[in-house]
Amino acid sequence: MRTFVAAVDAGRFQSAAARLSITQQAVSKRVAALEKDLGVQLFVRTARGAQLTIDGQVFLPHARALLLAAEQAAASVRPGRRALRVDVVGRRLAPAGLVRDFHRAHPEIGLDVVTLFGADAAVDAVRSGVIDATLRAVTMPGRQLPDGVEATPVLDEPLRLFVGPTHEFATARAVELARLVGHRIWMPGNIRGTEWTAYYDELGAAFGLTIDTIGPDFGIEALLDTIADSSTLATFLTDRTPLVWPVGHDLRLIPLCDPTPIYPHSLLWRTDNPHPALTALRDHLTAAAPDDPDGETWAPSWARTRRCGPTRRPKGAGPRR
Amino acid sequence: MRTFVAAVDAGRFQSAAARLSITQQAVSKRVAALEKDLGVQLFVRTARGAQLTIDGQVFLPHARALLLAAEQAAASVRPGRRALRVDVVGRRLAPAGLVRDFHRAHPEIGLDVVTLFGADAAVDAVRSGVIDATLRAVTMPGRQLPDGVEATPVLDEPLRLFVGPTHEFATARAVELARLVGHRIWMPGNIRGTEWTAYYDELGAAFGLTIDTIGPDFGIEALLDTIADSSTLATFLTDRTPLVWPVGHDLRLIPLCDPTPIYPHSLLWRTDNPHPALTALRDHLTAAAPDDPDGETWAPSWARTRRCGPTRRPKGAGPRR
DNA sequence: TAGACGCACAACCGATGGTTGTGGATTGTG
DNA sequence: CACAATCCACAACCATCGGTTGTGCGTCTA
Repeated sequence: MRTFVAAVDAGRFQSAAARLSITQQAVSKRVAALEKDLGVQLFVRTARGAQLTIDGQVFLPHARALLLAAEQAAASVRPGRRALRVDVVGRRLAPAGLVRDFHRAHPEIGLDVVTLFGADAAVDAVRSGVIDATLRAVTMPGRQLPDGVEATPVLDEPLRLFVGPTHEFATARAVELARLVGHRIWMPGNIRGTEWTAYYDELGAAFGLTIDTIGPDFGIEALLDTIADSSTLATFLTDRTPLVWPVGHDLRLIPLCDPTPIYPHSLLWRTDNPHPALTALRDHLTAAAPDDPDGETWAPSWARTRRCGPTRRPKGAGPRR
Repeated sequence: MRTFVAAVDAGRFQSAAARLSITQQAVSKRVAALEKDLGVQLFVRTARGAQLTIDGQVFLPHARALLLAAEQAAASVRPGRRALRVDVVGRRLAPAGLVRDFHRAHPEIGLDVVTLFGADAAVDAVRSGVIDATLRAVTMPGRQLPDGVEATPVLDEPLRLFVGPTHEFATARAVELARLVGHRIWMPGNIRGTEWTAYYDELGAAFGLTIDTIGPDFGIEALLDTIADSSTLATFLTDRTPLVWPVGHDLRLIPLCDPTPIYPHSLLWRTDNPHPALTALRDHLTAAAPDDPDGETWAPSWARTRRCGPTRRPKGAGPRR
């Protein structure tokens, strides 16, 4: 590919060879091999150089794209001045959506998104500098952050009940958390030991709910299918879950209240990290006005935020959607 | 790259090797070589397989993108069921913009854009099936299309005068074509023998204008710079020229009238071409309402369209912008 | 503690991909 | 019109690369 592009740019195999520090014959062989691989002729060879065929013209931008991809791939792991690495708690959850919004707002900033197993690993990776930031539910106080790692609350996300059309709560405007006792809540695809699972374990324990946080994950589509067809199964999702709403399924997102379970996302980063994109990300995330749920809220003990407890509206706030 | 991705997908070098029909040792060597190239460790080797490091996680999507690019590159020239190939008269002219709009409206349709030298070559390429369609100024009647090639007018594009702030016509609301006699018009970057050059040659001859269609092309930016600083030089552009308007330059697009020069773009394709995307492109282009210039218009003799000559408004229509 | 499993290292060897040398085709020039 | 200059393809040759087989070590499990 590199040789092909060099030959196009040079217009002649000879000068391309010089530029690549190989012989003209090697260029000829490489191009011939590429043409044989593809099964089409890329150049017409003339006495004063090589001219692209139509196939060659079509192929050229793809070749350039490939070289660019190779360059970016190598750059993504090059130590020093690499793209910003952000860890999100799950690709299909709100933080992933937030980071994607950031990417859309600043497409020129190189961004790599990873998902580590557990908040501890994520915090450790931030501390060691392997990643630049993480979006996790480790808001203080309650857990000690390592020295040099800072956190700021980004989004207090209210959970909603996700049910099919035949479910008991399908037509409810809002559901009190206590009324979920005895109902089966299904949260597949979680891994033991992450704070995501710990959240639902504590939520279930606090209100006596039956929340299955284990079981194999066959993907969000399978989950949606199962929920849609079941009159007893439900799951927790949020407004910001970045999923493609399936057509044909009559699925509903029912607000929860008294209290509303809150998933408190925070951004964590190393104080001395000089990456310029990190500042941009922090500004972007804090600028986006965080959801401010009405009524009573609940968050796990290890993640209580300032906003916990009753707020302005004293009680029983209805759905806002 | 392929081996790396296979190893990630399999989770173990052994099964990746089986899938690739090579030995486990070969996989080990390949991954080791890749890690050495990149200078980072991609896997942590455990007793029950290979787990991605953080660097590996970051690298993985880039590797997949690279493989996808390679696949698309090969597919772009694979005979039979390849992406739609469209020839446009110039990358920075209106047809390129039209095709780009089509791509934005249908991003799922594979599209390859090429530029051939001259309408004859383009028509020939359409006839032989090497490309699927061309956007050219070869509207009938006046030239005979080969059997099996059909054409439809797509856009009658009115030319405008592009001048800097110190030019004589900089403040004019519209300029009659006859008033350009004696002024120097510069149209660099054209190649002899294309219908693009022929157009300006005939336009110049018909009205006694001085149009330089030769000379080296240093890019549109250089052209803009030169025009901006000159009080005598001007060039022809159109509203739809897909260029990035430079900040800092006070450049103007002045309408032309009595008559307004029209550049008549047509879509040409082979009648028996079954490519489904071709139908979509044709529909998209004919659905976009073509510009309908007011007042008297002019087109070269070899490209007279139905719309030629005086239309509804009898004379001296002003600028529409 | 033995066996299974999984990866790395070493030795080996053929195919790959470079080199030099040469020839044919086209273009510009005295 | 011949001659030199270019430019690319083909042939022969050879080093290196990248695969193979064989083996060893560490870890998990019965």
